[in-house]
Order: sequence, then C-alpha cells, then structure tokens
Amino acid sequence: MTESKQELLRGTLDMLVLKVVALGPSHGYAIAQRLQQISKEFFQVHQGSLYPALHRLEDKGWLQAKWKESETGRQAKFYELTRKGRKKMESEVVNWERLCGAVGLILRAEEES
Amino acid sequence: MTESKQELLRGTLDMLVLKVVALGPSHGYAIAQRLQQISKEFFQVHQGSLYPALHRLEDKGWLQAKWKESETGRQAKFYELTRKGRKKMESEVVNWERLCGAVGLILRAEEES
DNA sequence: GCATATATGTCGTCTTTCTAGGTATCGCGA
DNA sequence: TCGCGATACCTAGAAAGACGACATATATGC
Repeated sequence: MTESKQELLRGTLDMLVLKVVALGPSHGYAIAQRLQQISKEFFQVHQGSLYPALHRLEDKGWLQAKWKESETGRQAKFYELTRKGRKKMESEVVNWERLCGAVGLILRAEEES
Repeated sequence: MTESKQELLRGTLDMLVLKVVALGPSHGYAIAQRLQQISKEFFQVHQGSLYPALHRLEDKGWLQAKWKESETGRQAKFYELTRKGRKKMESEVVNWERLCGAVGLILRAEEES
C-alpha cells in the first residue's frame, strides 16, 4: 500500500483555508476536518502546515481570531474572515481559475504542423 | 500597471515541462517559449526555474538530452521523453485532474445546515 | 563595433510544506 | 483509576522548488 494522502500543491492552502472559513467561522482543528470531508478525503491537512498558515493569514490581516467555546465545550481559537480576507479570497479564486485554464491549455495542446 | 507575469504554482512545472516535451523534442529556451505561447502568455517561465527543472527531470530519468543544432543553427540541448517520463507525465496529469476536482469541491462548497 | 535575440547555466534567498515532536483536556472503557 | 483516543493548540528543523540576479557565449543585423 503506497497509500499516503495527497500532498497539497504549494500555494493553494491559503485559498482553501480562506474559503472554508468563509463558510462560517471555525477553529483550526475543524478547518482541517472540513477540508478533508468536503474534498472527499482527498486533502489531508497536516497540523504542521495548517497552524503556521493560520498565523500567516492572521498576520496578513485576512483572518481574525477569537477564543470561544467549541462544539465540544472546550476553548478553541475561532477564525473569521476580515473584509480584506474576503477580497483576498476572491482574487485568489479568480487567479486559481485562470491558472487552471492555462494548465488546461497546456495539457490539451497537440503537436501543431 | 502592476502587470507582472503569473507565478507558477509550485509543483506544476515538472508536469508542464514533461507535457511540452511530449509534443516533440525541444530545447530549454524553446520549451519556455512554448509554455508561454500555449498558455496565451499566462505562464512566464524563468530561466532560474526552468534549467534546474530540466536537470532534475533528466536526473530522475524522465528526460533524455542530446546536443543538436537548433532551428537557428546553433548548438542546443534537445530533450525528449523517456518511457519512464511518459508514464510519469501521465500519472501527474491524472493527479492534477483529481486535485482540480478536489479544489473545485471546496470552492463550490456552501454552508450546510 | 554594438545591441538584441538565442541559448545555457549557477547562486543565494524566500516561502511553504512536511515530519516529528510537544502540551493539555475530555470522555470512555477496561 | 488508568490509559487511550479524540479534540485542540503549538513549534522547530529540514526539504523542496521557484524567483531574481547574475554570468557566459554566439549569431544577426544595424
């Protein structure tokens, strides 16, 4: 079994996290679970990637954090999108789509005369 | 004009190069041009990215190089796909498509009840 | 003689991810 | 009660890959 979970593509994590947080404020642990669930187990986000990413996004002013009680009754750090974060997310999505399109052009290219 | 060319997504360059070489043996300089042209100027591949990538792909046994005369009459290093390289390319493409699908799931996700 | 396009390459830096560890609390079953 | 798995946070170090800047050389045209 060479069955290891999918590595993330460098640079996509920020967009994915912003998008998941846009679905509703959430804490780190839950964000990782959501990403895994929504992607049908394709993405497996490691804590060593996620927490630094959250701090990065907070530093940049795209996320804002508040300690609250989680669903299970413990303290957890809930992140929500700032206005800047929403803009950033939207531009990242647009860029992702353009990038996908460009990759698609390459992949569908055929030998020209 | 904040018009700088698109950064590559880390990890996609290998696939794109393999795919372009699959269109027909080509040398570094021409590979960069082709990538730019086919992607309609979206990708601008830097020399500092491309040449190390070509050496990497050659080391892995996915590309094979021969010095030949280029279209302009000079010596250039022509790369072509090996059998291993073709397999690698195909699996990378499959993986790219699965990854795109997974990202799509995230981007299209909506707040569930 | 010089700029530009062609063509290859290296080096140092930066960013991001992974691996591998650490802390702590809670609920559950043995 | 003891340990374990799940929940929840975190960091440090290493690896990878892309970038910018630089270096080199030849051919063509002005």
